[in-house]
Amino acid sequence: MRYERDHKARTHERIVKNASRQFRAKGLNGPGVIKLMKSSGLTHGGFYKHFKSKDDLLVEAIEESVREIGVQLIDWAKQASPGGAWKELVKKYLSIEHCEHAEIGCPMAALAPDIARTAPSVRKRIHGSMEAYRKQMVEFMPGQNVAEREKNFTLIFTAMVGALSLARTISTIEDKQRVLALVRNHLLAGF
Amino acid sequence: MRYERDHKARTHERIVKNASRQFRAKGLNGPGVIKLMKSSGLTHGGFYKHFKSKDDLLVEAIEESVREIGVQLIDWAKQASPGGAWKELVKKYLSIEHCEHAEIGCPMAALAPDIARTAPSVRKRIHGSMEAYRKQMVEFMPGQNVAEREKNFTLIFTAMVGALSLARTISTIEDKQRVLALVRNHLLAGF
DNA sequence: TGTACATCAGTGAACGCGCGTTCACTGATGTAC
DNA sequence: TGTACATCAGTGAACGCGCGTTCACTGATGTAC
Repeated sequence: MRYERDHKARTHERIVKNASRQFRAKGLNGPGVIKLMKSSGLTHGGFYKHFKSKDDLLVEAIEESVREIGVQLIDWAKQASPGGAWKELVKKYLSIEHCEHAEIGCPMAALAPDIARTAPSVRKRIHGSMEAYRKQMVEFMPGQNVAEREKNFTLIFTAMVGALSLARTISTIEDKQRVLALVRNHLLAGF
Repeated sequence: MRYERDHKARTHERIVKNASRQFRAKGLNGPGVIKLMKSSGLTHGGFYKHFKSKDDLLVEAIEESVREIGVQLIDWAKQASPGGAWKELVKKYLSIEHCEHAEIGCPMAALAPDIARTAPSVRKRIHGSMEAYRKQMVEFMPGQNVAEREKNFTLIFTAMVGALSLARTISTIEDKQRVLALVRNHLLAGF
């Protein structure tokens, strides 16, 4: 072999990680293949040694962002008082830091309409990641049983995605903060 | 004059109306100038007789969709029992019809992340439309005074935008319905 | 009333550019003998 | 141990295409004389 045994796998991972950030920052039609490869220090020609198509990278990139959020969730839960994990999650999700850093944040808040517009075949493949995301989050939700936690997940998550998406369209940081704080306080008091 | 006195103004309006539908359906990077003109029965060359740039059309198209929603709001309010206008709005907003017809629906649910990604100069111009949209909606909201209605607008609108955006990423109509109904019932019971 | 000219909404060829994808090639390494 | 060959991650030129924008032109009409 020309490189270390896992060289290609590590390069692949690097491309996917960088792509997942770029898609969240610029949208699914934002970065082109050339930019996606350049950000990992490569030229575009090698792209098709790693992925069958750009859509393939897209699917892997969304899987990667869900994986990253999963790591974050566990980290946040550790910082929380017992039973208060969901409150910590709401605070972190609706923080100004998350609002201003879409590239390392929730892929649904950054990309929901983009995902809705993808071809059905692609959307179906993304659906698997979404289910994994949902399952990760449901465990953190308030509720006496799974059914309650799933219901509360839908209510809390939709409210958070909407609040964050809309806050990001606002120009001034004060108005962003106002929206985030209002929804945050409402959710924290309501479950 | 070659045509009737208001010929150009009517053509202009037709382009903007069609564009507003196409942007909501396909995203702000979806339709190109050629498609946008063809859908009004014109060729692309005349585009710059009507708009200084594609961004200019984008701003006008969003203004147009806010205007259309305004007409809808008034129409819905007429159908509602006195004081129940906001409930009618929530039901219509979170209906499966709205979910499946982004092209004639709320521009924020269809485009929030796209708008967040536009250049600051464009986003500032869109901000005017967003304020007009907000003012239209606030009047329909529950609450004893303006401050309460504004607060409730933020809570209800963010929840609705998130629910609709996420429902649109889901593949099966049953799951879309489930999300919409859950959030709809929660909002109707909560204010 | 008839003719020459100005107006201007709309046409379509052309521009440079970036897109996703293909492909012949490079060159460092591992393997076979 | 030394040499010939196979492997394969990554390179960079090239493809056809659609993008946003420019511009010389068309041709139907209104206006001036």
